[in-house]
Amino acid sequence: MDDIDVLCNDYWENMILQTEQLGRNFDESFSFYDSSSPDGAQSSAASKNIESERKRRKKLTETLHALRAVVPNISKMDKASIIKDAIGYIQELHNQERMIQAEISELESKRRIFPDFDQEISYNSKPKRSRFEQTCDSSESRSSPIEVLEFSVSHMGEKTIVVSLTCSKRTDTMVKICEVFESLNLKIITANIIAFSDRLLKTLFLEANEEEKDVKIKIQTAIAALNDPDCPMSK
Amino acid sequence: MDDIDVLCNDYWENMILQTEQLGRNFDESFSFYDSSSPDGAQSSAASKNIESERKRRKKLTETLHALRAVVPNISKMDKASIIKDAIGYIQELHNQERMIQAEISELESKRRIFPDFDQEISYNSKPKRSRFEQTCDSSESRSSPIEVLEFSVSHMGEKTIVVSLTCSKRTDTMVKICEVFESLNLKIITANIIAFSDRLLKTLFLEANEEEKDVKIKIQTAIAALNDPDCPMSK
DNA sequence: AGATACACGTGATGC
DNA sequence: TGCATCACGTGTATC
Repeated sequence: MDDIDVLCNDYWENMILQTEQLGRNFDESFSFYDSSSPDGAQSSAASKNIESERKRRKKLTETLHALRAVVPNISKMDKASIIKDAIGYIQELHNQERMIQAEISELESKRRIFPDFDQEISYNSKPKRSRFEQTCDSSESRSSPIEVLEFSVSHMGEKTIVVSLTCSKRTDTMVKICEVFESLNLKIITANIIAFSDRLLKTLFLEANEEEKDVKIKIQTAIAALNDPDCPMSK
Repeated sequence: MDDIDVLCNDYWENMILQTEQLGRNFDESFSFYDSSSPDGAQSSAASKNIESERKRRKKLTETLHALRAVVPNISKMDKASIIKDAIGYIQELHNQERMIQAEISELESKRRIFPDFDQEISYNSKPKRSRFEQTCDSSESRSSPIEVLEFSVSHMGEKTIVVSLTCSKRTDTMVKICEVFESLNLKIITANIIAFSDRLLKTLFLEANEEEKDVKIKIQTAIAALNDPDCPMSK
C-alpha cells in the first residue's frame, strides 16, 4: 500500500521533471507557431498558466487521494474506480443509516403505551373529512370526475377477492380514488396503485367476507356518488 | 440548469470537432517528429488513442457527476470541490453513524437493565436528527400525520429520478400522500403506491429536470406542512 | 503488442 | 484585465 504510493509518487515526480524538460525543449525548438509575439511576455503568461494548471492538477489528484483515504475497500487505484467506490460506499452508508433509523424508530415505538396495534381501528372510526376532501368534493369533482375504463372483481382462492380498476388520470384523480376506497370499510389485505401515462390502475386484495357483487356495487356507488352526488349510478 | 447543460454540451461538441480538426492539421503539418514511420498505421493508432482518451475522460466526468448526485449540499460545481464535499459528507456520515450507533447501544442496554426508565430515556437523549427524520419531528402534533419511515431520492440513468417513500399506514394516510404528491407539480413518469400490513410504500419515477435535493426538500416541506401547517419546517 | 491510465501543455471560456 | 476551470490531443509507462 505505502509501497505503491511511494512508488507512484517517485515515478510521477520523475515523470514530471522529465516531461517538464521535454516541454521546455519543445517550447524552445517549436515555438514557431507563436508567430505573432515571440517576446517574453507571452512566454511568461504561458508559463504562469502552465504552472497554475500544474497546481490545479496536483490539487485535484491529492484531493482524490484524500477521498481514497476515507473510503475503505478500494478495489482499484483507478481514478474512476476510486470515485465509483466512493459512490457505492456513500450509498452503503445511506442504507446503513436508513436501517439504523428504522431500528431506532422501532425501539422507540416499542416503548409506546400500547402493544396492541392491529385490530383495524382505523376502519371502525369513520374517516372524518378533513379540509382537503371537503374542498375536493365541492369544487373539483364536477370538473374532473373519475372516468372508469375497466373494472373487475374476481376471486382468488377461497378467501381472497381481487379488485382491479382502471381509470383515466386527471387532476386529483389519485386523491379521489384513495378517498373512495378508504371510505368503503373494506377488509384490505394489500392495495396497489400505479400511475402511468394517462392511466391509473388500482389493484386491491380483499378479505372475502363480503359478497362479490356487493363489493362491486359498493365501489361503483361510491365512485358515482363522488362523481355526481345528485345522480346515483350511471353506467 | 438544463440551459447550462445544453449549452455546455453544444459548446463541447463544437469544441471537439474544432480541436479535432486542429489536431489533424497539426499532425499533417508537424508530423516531422515522426521521422521513423510516416505511414498511416501510426495515425490510426493515434486516432484510436485519442478516442480512447476521450472515452476515459467522459467516463471520469460522468462518474464525478454521479458522485455529485449522491452528495447533498454541493457548494460549487468544481471538480475538486465535488470531491472535497464528498469527503466531508462521508466523514459526516461516519460521525452520524457513530453517534447513532452509540445511542442504539445505550438505548438497548438501558432498556434491558431498566425497563421502567424507557420513557425518560426516549425523550431526553434525542439524537441529532438526520434528513430522514426531519419530517417525523412533528409526527405527534396531529391526529394522524404522515409518519415517514424511509425516504430516498436517487438517480437512475441520466434523465430519471427515483423517489421512494415508506410511511406507516393510518387513517387517510393514503389520501394525504396522494394529495401531497399531486400538489407538487412534479414531472411524473410513473407512480406506484403499495399498501401492505401497516406500511405504505410510494415509488415515483420523475423526469430529472429538477435538482435532486430540490425534489427532496420539496416533498419534505409539503409533508411537513401537511402534518403541521402552523410550523412549516425550518431549514 | 494492444489496451489502459496517467500527467502534461494548450487554448477557450466565464467571472 | 487576470485568474480559475475545463476538455482536448499527446507521449510515456504499465499490464
